[in-house]
Amino acid sequence: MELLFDNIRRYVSLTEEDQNIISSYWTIKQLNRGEHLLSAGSVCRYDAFVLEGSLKGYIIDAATGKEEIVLLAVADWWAADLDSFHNQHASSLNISAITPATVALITRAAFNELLEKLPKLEKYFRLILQSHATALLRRIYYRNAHDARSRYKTFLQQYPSLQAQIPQYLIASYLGISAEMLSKIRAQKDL
Amino acid sequence: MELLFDNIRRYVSLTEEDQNIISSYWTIKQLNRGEHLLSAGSVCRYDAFVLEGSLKGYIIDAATGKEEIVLLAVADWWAADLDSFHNQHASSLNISAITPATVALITRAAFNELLEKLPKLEKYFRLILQSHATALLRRIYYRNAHDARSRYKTFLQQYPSLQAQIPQYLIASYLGISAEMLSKIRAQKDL
DNA sequence: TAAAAAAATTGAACTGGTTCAAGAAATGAT
DNA sequence: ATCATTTCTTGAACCAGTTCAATTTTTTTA
Repeated sequence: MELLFDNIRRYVSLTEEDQNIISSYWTIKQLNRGEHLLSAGSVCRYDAFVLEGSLKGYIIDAATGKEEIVLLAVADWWAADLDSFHNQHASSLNISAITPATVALITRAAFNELLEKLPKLEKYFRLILQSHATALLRRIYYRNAHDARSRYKTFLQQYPSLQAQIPQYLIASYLGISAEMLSKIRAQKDL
Repeated sequence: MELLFDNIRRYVSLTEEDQNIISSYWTIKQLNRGEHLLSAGSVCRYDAFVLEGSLKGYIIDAATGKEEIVLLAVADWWAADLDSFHNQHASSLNISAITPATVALITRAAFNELLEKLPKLEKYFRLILQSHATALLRRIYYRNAHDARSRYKTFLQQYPSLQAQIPQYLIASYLGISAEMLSKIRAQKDL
């Protein structure tokens, strides 16, 4: 849980007392490799903060059956279908563990209660959503304006640690590249 | 300003008094066609809420000089580089008026003051950022998983009103399609 | 309302990236 | 340790969408 406190403290200050309150609203869960946190068709019951390991969020294409990676999450990142979580309707997203993982989970009811008890967390969640939205807009820009090789290079620079934690073919899908193409890009010497 | 109040009231309740406070923090501005609200290289001074007309947010590619549309905004939408606005560093984004437009502007200093005065707005901004992030993630998914024709069809369904307000070649860029391709897609009878 | 500018169309040549297929390498489970 | 599964690689054929170029249509401005 220290990881979560540190994350929050980057945006708002926390007293010892605050930390105890926060702790009480969360559950720690271990996920096996491949285990699902969210399955398409069901409501997203938890907002998850990753403590260890890596998760993927993906959508199965109705026509082709292919999985499209829309999000990747490692330690210190959030993973959830926010829309489904907050509005309690069926999600079209799957979230599962790529490697064995440890996550801190909070339900929507607990989330709302926690925000009432500690209103300063409104600001924290507003600020992380803001940087999240900024990151998503940058992803869109790179997807539209740059070729596959350049997108991969930028990805490596921006998230150097992910390369070791996430299989290549998932990174390819996340970047909107075929697994074969990414392999060929990596084979180029002048990367 | 009624448009902004209505927008806020979709998420939190507002008293007459609240509305007066809010009003005092905003400035109304008219933009001519083509006029810039933000230019790449400068800090984003305002968070803008569009009252009338339409705006585009774009990045000029350093190599090719081509403009890539990353956001479109019409009445009832927000337009800003949030990262630059809140962290006060140079933006790489341009925002300008596609048509003559009316916008409500707030500076960062005023924004922070307003939130201190009316903490309930923390929740409002958290919630709109949340739906914004959801919309951005959906854009990424469609961009990666669907061909140009299908992306355009989905765009028309999701934002039927934009077709009349935004030139086709800007919609094309927004969707990651060349202007020529979109024209050919539209020429297909069975759209 | 005429001239100028902006936006949309169409066709032809081209290309970045996909798909398919088959094998090699790495990793996980028992 | 060994077998099974997952991940990565490589090549060949193909194609969705781009680029370039020229023209028409629509919109804006004076």
